[in-house]
Amino acid sequence: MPSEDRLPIYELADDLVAALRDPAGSRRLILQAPTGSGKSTQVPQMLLDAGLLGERGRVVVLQPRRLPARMLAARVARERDTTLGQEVGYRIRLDNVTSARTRIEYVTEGILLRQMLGAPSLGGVAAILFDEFHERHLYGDITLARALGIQETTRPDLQLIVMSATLETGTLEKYLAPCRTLVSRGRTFPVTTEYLPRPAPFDRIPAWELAAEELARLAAAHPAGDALVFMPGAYEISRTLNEIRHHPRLGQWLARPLHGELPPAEQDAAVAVYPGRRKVVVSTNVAETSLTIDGVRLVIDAGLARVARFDPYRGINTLLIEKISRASADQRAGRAGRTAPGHCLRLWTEAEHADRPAQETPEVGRLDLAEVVLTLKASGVDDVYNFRWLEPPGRRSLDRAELLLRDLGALDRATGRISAVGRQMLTFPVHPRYARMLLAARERDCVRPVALLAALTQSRNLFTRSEGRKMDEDRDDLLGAEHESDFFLLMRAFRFAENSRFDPGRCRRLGIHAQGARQAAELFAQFLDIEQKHGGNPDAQKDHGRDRSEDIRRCVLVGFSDQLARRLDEGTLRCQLVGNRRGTLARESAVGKARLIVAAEVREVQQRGDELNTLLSLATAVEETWLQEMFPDDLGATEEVFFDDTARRVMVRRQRRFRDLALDEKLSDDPPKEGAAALLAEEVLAGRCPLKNWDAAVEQWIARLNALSHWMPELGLVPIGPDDRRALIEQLCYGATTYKAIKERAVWPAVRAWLSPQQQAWIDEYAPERIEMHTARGPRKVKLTYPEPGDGAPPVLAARIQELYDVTGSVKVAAGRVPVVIQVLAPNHRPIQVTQDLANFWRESYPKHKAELQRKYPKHEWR
DNA sequence: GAGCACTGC
Repeated sequence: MPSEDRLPIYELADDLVAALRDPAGSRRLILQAPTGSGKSTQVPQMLLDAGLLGERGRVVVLQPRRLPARMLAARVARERDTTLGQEVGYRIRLDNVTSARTRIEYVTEGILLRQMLGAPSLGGVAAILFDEFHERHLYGDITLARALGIQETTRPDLQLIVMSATLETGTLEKYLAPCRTLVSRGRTFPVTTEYLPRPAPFDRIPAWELAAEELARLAAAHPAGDALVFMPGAYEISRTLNEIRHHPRLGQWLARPLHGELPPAEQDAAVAVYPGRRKVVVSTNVAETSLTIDGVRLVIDAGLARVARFDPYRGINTLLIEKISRASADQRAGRAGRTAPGHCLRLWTEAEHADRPAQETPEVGRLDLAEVVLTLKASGVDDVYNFRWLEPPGRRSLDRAELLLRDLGALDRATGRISAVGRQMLTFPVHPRYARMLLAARERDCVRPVALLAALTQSRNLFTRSEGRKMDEDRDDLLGAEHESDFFLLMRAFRFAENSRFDPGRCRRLGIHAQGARQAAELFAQFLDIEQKHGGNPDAQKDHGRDRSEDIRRCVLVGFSDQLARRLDEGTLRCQLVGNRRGTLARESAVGKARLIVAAEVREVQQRGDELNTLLSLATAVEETWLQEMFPDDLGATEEVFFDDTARRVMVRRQRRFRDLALDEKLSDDPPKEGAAALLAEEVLAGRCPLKNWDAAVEQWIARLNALSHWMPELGLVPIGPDDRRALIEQLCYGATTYKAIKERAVWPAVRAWLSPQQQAWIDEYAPERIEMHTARGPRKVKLTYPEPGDGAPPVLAARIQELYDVTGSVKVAAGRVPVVIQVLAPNHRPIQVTQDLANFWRESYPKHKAELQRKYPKHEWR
């Protein structure tokens, strides 16, 4: 049974200290300890108290989230009876509560990575503790990799301890080798797990119905404690709440939603304790790691989550519903055992469970790596492909990141090394796109608005989800009409929030997140501060008599030129983007009428019926003339000649392009003559536009020519091959642009002109169309058929047996060189025999057939 | 039912 006084981690204290103190040791340690072991608060103190930090060294405890960083620091300070910020402190973005005397500091992941950029040998840091490493955040991965490098080069004394709750440690051990692994127990209560007996028919019964039904069943069997239901998103949560609230057997339950978009007051309401009532919280992934809810003893898990991914092939973010991993399901189940033994129902079968992935894909394998790649390049890692990744990202992800950084000018085009611009960009702690925008703003003296714009995109969505027409209208009334950029609407909303001193009530009426606006204000201040420190003057708004809106929008274009889009048609939201992508402009976008826009967000989401839709949001209207001025090298024109199947004519499509995106398109029917002839010839050859006069006789003539060129090479005849045929037809089509114009054109003159009159005469002589034969009824001209394509196969003569009685020798063409193949036909024109040697036929074959033929056709003459 | 999980510098 877990006890309050003695944390399980103490059992490891001696081993831990011994391992780190070992002079022959590697100073690398993996600490596998589940939630509640006390590792986050106790291990740093063990290091300090055992003297492992030296005289004045610090231990940095890396945290994935800000709130726990602060809370843990406060708790440890309390345990050690000191003021926060003295011996124990924390550093998170915009909040540094440490001092020169600080020995234990809780730091969020991004902060340490930034620190490594400025001070690569990490002076003063004796040890780094990577807490919650199993969550595998991007910055955690990179920070560990860099820390290993630092330890191997300038800081062999640096101690690295990787702490992880559920991680399968095999790959990590290999990665850190040589290292030691210590394992500790947790301090949670047992949780029993139950699966569905058979797969849930989610196509017929939605997950929310099933969850409510199962809650009613389990509520009776487990009479104590609160419940937690995991759903993938806000929509599913609201449906589940609806089911629960209307369920006849769940009337006494208090049901509360919990997800990140919720205002803080409602989040508090979900976490709060309601004495005397049973509570069910329906939550997204927030409750899996970020928030803990005390008193939960029952978990119902739909097993789904919306997972963000970046598709490096298309350069599109996706946010699709996926099945969670086994590790994630265990983490969710554990939420039932924090205060007492609990129970977890998984809405899938045990067999299905075995098929799920063991772990979630780490962020490094699914997110946009542009920012991380730039950071690595700044640290001297020129070849990011061969960086010491714990798990290397896909090649395409790195390609895509480098491509974007090159487009932004952050990397040298030729060498791929970081450029001066790239280094300047890194002074701003934002995605490279926004950093680049801020640099562009410096040149245009509009840093202030662009800094605000950048700040507004970093915090959670400033606008709450629309809650009906009324709020939309109020918002429109107050914020005014906007046609140039969605960013401008955000900025106005921010100004409103600021003027109302971030009052949650006033903001909420307009659907504005007061908290989000407050965070944006802090970021805004940070960006302006950085600008000032680097010699800029954010208030240098010299008035050049220019349109401020235009300056700002041009900056947006600099950061997102690869997400330029053109409206496909007026009145539609469908857009064509650079990079051969398509998307739909968000319906609430203010720039609904602009023809050219840049979208700061391109995201693929699931629509009703699981259909996928690429959604363009945070859009800004841009002008084509800007492209000309700002990206002259990326503009071009194309001219495409094509055959219009319905009009049956050759047309020209002339486009002006920005990279591969057509800016406009003009169709005309004045194609260049060569191009038109070639396309018409193509249609003729494919049989879609037959030439009336290119008949069987023409084909036979070509076959004769080709055959004769084989049989009698001394004549010097040039055969008509497939290419020549194409050239001939092209020549026939020359000057025309429509099928109508070529359909009736004369063919013979052009084909015949292939040969000189002398050569034409040879064809008639040596490969004649008809040949004279002495039949029983006298001489007769019989037609020869030359097999196509005329590669030397002999011509065929078909004749009824009675016509052949007097023909004994073989019939020959090509000056007697090529015996004609004779098809001997019965009176019904069915072939009896095919032969080049008629004499042999009369002698060997004919006698065998004669009797039967005579019986069948008694009226014919049979010799 | 319109179309959105969670963090972090």
